[in-house]
Amino acid sequence: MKMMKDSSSRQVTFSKRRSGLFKKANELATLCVAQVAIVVFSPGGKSFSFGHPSVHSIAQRFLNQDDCNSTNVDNFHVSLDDAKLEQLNQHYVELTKELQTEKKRGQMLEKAISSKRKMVCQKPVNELSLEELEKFRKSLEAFQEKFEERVYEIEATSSLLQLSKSVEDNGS
Amino acid sequence: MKMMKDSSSRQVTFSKRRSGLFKKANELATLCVAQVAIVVFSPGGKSFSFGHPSVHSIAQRFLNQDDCNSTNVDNFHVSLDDAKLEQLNQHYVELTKELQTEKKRGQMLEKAISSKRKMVCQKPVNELSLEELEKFRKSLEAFQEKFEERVYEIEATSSLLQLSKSVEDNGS
DNA sequence: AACTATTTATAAGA
DNA sequence: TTCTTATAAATAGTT
Repeated sequence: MKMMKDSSSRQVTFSKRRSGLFKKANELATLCVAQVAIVVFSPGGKSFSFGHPSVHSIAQRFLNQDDCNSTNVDNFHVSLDDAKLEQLNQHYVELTKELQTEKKRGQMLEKAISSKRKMVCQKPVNELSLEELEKFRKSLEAFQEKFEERVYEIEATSSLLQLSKSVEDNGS
Repeated sequence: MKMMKDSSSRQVTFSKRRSGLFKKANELATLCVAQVAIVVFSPGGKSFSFGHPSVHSIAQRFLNQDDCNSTNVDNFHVSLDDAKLEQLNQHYVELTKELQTEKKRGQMLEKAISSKRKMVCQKPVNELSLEELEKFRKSLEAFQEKFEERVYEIEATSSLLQLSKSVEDNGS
């Protein structure tokens, strides 16, 4: 049996034999209680499929079965979507990593903010309640202490002149 | 055409017709230049497959093709691992959303921090240089103005008593 | 698409 | 299982 030379007759033969094949498959599936799935690609690249009960279910069964039970005529009966799944999995891993990074970043930022909050108020000042103002005043005072200590520290050094001058210029 | 009654003859028929089907498939694939894949499950649960060039490659092609090009005889011609892919895709979408959320959160936090930096110094006070102290002092003063405005605002209201009391208790 | 001469598949029996 | 064979079905070539 040889390949037919390229002509319209090959297309005709393909159609005829394909429908014949599907008919045979249907007979096999009906007569016996077998499950049959067929996928055909025409030379033109069009695909045709037959499935009883469906290509989908049979493929699933084929994929999930143990290999020892099967009798195969072709070279590869490995999982159909290995490559795709591999790709998706990689994508997934990358996404997960990125997400982890972002979450960590978020935590760091939050931590930084909350440490600032000890000293500074979160809201615009004109939205603060009395209670909040009170709290804030205390942290401000604590800070001013530190500030003045620092100023003193610096005054005690050679930079005394410059600092005292700028303080006087902006005297409260 | 009816299903054969359970007997050994059905097993015989199955074997004969199966090999007949595979023969037809092989002819179709050879004569025309088609690609054909068949998977059959016997009533006993054994699987048989035929593939030209291989079930694997044809299944791959079938999975990756656009649906519009195909002519299918069975109910489901959808991709063989649709369920799995659907699941993965959902997971992916969720991950992407979460990632977006985290990124936005990060941006918000960063913004919040940078807006605080206008008013507050980033470093511990005792690490500040003179220049930095000067800058910081200015922003503190600006802030104190706001603060005092706010206090005045509140004093002007019915909360006067409570505020003035707490200020006196902590008076500088 | 339809027809038909020919080839091929297959059910039943051995 | 395999072989045989009568019969049914598929199909290549033609219209």
